[in-house]
Amino acid sequence: MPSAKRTELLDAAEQLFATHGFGAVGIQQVLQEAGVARRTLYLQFGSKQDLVVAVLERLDRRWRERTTAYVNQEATTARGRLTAVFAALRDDVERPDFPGCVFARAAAEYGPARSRGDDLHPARAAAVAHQAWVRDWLTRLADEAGVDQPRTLALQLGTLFDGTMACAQVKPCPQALDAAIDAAEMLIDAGLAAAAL
Amino acid sequence: MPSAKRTELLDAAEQLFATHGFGAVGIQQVLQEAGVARRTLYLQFGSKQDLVVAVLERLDRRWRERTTAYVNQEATTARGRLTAVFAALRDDVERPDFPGCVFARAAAEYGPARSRGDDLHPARAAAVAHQAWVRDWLTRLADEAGVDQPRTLALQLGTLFDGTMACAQVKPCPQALDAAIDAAEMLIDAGLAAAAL
DNA sequence: GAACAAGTAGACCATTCGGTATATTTCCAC
DNA sequence: GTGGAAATATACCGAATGGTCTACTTGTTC
Repeated sequence: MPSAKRTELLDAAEQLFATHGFGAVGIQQVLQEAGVARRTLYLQFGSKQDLVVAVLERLDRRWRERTTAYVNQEATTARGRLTAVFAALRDDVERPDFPGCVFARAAAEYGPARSRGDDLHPARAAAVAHQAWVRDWLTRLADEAGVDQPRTLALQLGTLFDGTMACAQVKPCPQALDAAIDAAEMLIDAGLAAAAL
Repeated sequence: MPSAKRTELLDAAEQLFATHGFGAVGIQQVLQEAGVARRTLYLQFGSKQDLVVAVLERLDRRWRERTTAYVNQEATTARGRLTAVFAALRDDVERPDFPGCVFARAAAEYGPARSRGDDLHPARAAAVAHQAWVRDWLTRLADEAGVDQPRTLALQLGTLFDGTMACAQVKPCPQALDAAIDAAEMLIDAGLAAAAL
């Protein structure tokens, strides 16, 4: 069971990072927002870097739980579940303070994607893990729906998914959101049609 | 004609920003990399912020020139030009040091997408302008190709475009790139088929 | 009530940041 | 040659950074 102070630190950091980015937020801001002493932060997390990673990992865990629960509750058929993923995306993106994909933003701030050594930044590693999980989940759903080439469809839907968030983060655009969801439907249908041949 | 030193500063800043992000790069690094005196930078650009914006604007201008030239040379038909846009994307993304979409990264680092007042950060404004231009260009190409609902197709292709870069920035994935380009082809064909009815 | 872990405030550290000021040097046009 | 613009090096500024340390106050549990 995590300490109450630890939770408050994570809450404050998550909100601040989502609003202003990671590098732009100082430790002091997090402390003030959380109402927690400096020492406590450095006892709970060894460094700012560890705090960032902890925020990303909690975000990842919560996103998985929330989204899978939503999708499983919203739809009963495998095909409906694929659609529901994008309904969940719509809910996120349409929120007035939608921060974009925090994992993409972390990857944008922390180090190059291809490093010389294999020592990629831990924050980037969290982003990679998140992305991989989403891809795998979509692959599973596509497979259950019985489409032709589930992996390919999953990658296409994942790209639409990421693109929608990237687009909304630059400038929210309802038409683009609708169009992307329509595109997802078309791709799913095409995959089902190909399997029916 | 821009001063030689100004160009060297833009070159160095562009490379450093692409590799490490904007906030993570200090003025001093830019100066050292460019081999230019501190004073000169602040005479050419009033502040770091202005330097960032100048880098983004030059990047935007060059991208337009390079990509339109590539597309116009590569294809003769309107339909072929739409496809060629994604061939250009492939060339970019497959480059070993592909930094992701620098405009998306700028938007990620600078300020929330929805501000209370209408005073959005100038770096974000550059990103918005770039995104809008790409959308409009795709709309024009889709219109010339004679598809049904050119704007909708343009938004869909734009989302695939952004998603591909976002995906590659987190972790390069050749299969995802191929799948996204296939998806683009399918969407274009569907738009043409709908128009033929 | 004493031990003990957890949290507090706040001083302190070296470093770096973006930005300014000064004084000097380079170089080309006239 | 000489004037003047452009670029140079470098010292300096205040502020903020991430992180450490000490000393004090809780609250809980034997």
